[in-house]
Amino acid sequence: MPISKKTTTGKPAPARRGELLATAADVFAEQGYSATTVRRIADAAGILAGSLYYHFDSKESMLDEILSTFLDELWAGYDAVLAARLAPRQTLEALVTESFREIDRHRAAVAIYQRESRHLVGQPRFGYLAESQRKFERVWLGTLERGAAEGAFRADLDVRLAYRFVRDTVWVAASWYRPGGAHSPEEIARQYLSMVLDGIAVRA
Amino acid sequence: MPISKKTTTGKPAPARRGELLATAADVFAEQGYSATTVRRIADAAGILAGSLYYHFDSKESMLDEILSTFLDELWAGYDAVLAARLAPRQTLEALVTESFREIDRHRAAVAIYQRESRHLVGQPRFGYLAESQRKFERVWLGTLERGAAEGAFRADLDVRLAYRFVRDTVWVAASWYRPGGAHSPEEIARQYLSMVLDGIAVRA
Amino acid sequence: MPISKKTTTGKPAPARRGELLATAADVFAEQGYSATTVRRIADAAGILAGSLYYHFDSKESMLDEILSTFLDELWAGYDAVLAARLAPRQTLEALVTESFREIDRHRAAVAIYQRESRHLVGQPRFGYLAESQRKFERVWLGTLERGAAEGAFRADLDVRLAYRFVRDTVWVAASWYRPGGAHSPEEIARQYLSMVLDGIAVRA
Amino acid sequence: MPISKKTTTGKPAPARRGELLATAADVFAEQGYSATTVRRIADAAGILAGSLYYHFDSKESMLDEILSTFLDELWAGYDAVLAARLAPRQTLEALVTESFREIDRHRAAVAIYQRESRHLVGQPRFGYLAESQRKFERVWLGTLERGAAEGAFRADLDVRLAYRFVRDTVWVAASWYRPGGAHSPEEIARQYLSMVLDGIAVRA
DNA sequence: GATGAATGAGCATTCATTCAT
DNA sequence: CATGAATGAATGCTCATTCAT
Repeated sequence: MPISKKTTTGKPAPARRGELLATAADVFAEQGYSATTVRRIADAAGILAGSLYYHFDSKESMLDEILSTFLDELWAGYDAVLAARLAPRQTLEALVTESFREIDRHRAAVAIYQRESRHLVGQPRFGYLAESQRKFERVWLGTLERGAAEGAFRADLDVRLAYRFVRDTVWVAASWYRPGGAHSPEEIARQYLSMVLDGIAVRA
Repeated sequence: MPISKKTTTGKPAPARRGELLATAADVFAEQGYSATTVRRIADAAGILAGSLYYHFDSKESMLDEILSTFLDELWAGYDAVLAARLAPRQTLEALVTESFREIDRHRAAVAIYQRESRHLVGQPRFGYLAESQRKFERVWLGTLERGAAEGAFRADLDVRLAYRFVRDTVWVAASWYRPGGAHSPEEIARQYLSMVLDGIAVRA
Repeated sequence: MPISKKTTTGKPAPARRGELLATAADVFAEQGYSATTVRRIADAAGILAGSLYYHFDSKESMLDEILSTFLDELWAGYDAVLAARLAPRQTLEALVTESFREIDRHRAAVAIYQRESRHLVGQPRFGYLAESQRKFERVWLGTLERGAAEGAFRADLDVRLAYRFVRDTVWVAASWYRPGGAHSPEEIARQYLSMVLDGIAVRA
Repeated sequence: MPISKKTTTGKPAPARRGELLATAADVFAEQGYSATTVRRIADAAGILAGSLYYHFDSKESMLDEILSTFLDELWAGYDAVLAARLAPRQTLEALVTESFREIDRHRAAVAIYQRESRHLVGQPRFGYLAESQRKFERVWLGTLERGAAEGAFRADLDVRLAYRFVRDTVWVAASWYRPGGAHSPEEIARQYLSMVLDGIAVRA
């Protein structure tokens, strides 16, 4: 069951739609949503601005579809991880790895999410963002708390601070990550997990 | 030597200017630069939109002054840290602590910097952002490299990845940090350093 | 009796007023009235824009005073010529010479008049422009008609066309004339009169 | 070879563009460029102000296109005259006649040119105005000098003064000329030439 | 599916003007 | 006399959106 209501509108051709959304996502990610003009998206797609309105209701609906599609896939991945009911440390490792895979697949959407979600959550249309954030916090914070209680994670840390630390640490990577670069998502995940779990200092 | 050209104007530095900049910074941080209208800033300042132009040349020049003022102060702090010529680990600790202090003092500016610097660096007017970024990388990456060479930091990590990890981890905190909250900047720095240096996992 | 109502307002210092008007006239002449900002005039005068309003009611009142002062002096000169009741050809010569003297003394005002009078005549405040134009036409056209009737000027010409020809020919000189140049106003008048009266062609 | 860079755009040259330019030219000529608001042009064209920007980049680009189109046609006419390699007097007659024809066809553009060119020449965008002025002077002054040398024109006149006299005399006519009036351009040219060449005085 | 032309609301900015100091 | 700070109306321009073709 997808976290967002909107999947596809009644319109015909679904292939072109996806291409246009990918183009829009790239431009949104590069320039920011409100600094992006509909005309720039159209330019990048090789059509005129007005023509976009055959495919989409509005600029906002493109943003909506980009974000909801991403979140649907993200949660499909997370839910699969959670369904495995692993131990806290293994859950954390799996969540981090899954997150870097999502960054790999939805880099633009992740970047947009990072930049815009704060002031979108307020709008009714983007209510699913708030819902997703709550669920997100429940999953990650819960995993950390369970791990601290079971002795897998340090108990001397402020767990909310640790939550923010892990969360930001992972997702901010979308701002510099370029698919097809030197590191695979799994490789990056391994290194990040190593740092997050064991630190960068040499043990005394 | 300040990283930005404009440090002090010839004018007797009216207090009003500073107030207006603080107001503008808050609004920019909350809504994003391009989604912020000059009217909103004026509203928040209790004057009319046109009146802002008595004090500033343009919306962009407000952004410019906010960012350059922040960077000047940031580098004053960093330079003081570097002048002490501490060992790598102590340098890292001092830089992280100084960074959280800057977030405490310039929360809005830091948030704006995070959000907007990517697409600002290209513009000639904001050339000092690129300069600052280069200097920033030199300082942090250099500290990590020196630490790895001297045995303070793990040598098995990709140092560039570790650099990004530490860098983002610290600055992204500006997005949730609220001055006057439960934790002082120094307390947050201590916890972050503990996680970054030693990890969140319990040692086997 | 001056052609315009306004001579001086009740305000005190008359010397500074004159300087400011001269400055304003220069700027108006160079940039055009509506393209001239009050601030530019103030800059040129070495004061702040708001300070001009101690001396003048408005930008328009400066224009008004510049034009009316000029027209008052012009008509003083013309009236003296007409009072001599010379023959048509001598009247024409005297009017042309007097006109070049006015251009010499009021270059800026003449240039402004040329550029702006067309769309000012409509406004009630500048009603004296229309009055002056009527009087002007009466004087010049009358002189030409009298001259044609008395055999001093060619009778085969359209006298209205000839009027426009002489009028424009003389006044447009204000657009290139620079006081203190190679030619005195009297010298220019002599050459212009020679061309207007005898033409530039060598007689067959 | 046209004096201005932009002669025809790659576009299929929509007729609408020409209509809008004609409207804009009329308004510019009537009110002056800087006193003309874009809204007024739009009103005169029966559309909204913003809609003009579908056709033109800016108010300035309309002015640019009006002036460059006019100058291109003017020089086409002048070049045809010069190609005939007539004697100086016949060249002068042909140039004057051609000028009045241009005034007839481009009345608004000529009026705008007269009013605005002085402070436009400085701007790089309108560099072609300076170029045109130089070429203009070369043609007219050269014709007068050749005529004076060959005995067609009086040699006792200051030739630069005569040049300005003829030049201004002709073009200023655009300020009162109304197409479709009592006189055809050729008729006006004939009378003007009669005055310029032979003067208005009856020969002794 | 796409274009060309337009709309209408809103935006950054300008500018003449005011006024307490 | 002049300044510094503000007003408020207007200006050139942008942009998401619409729609007949």
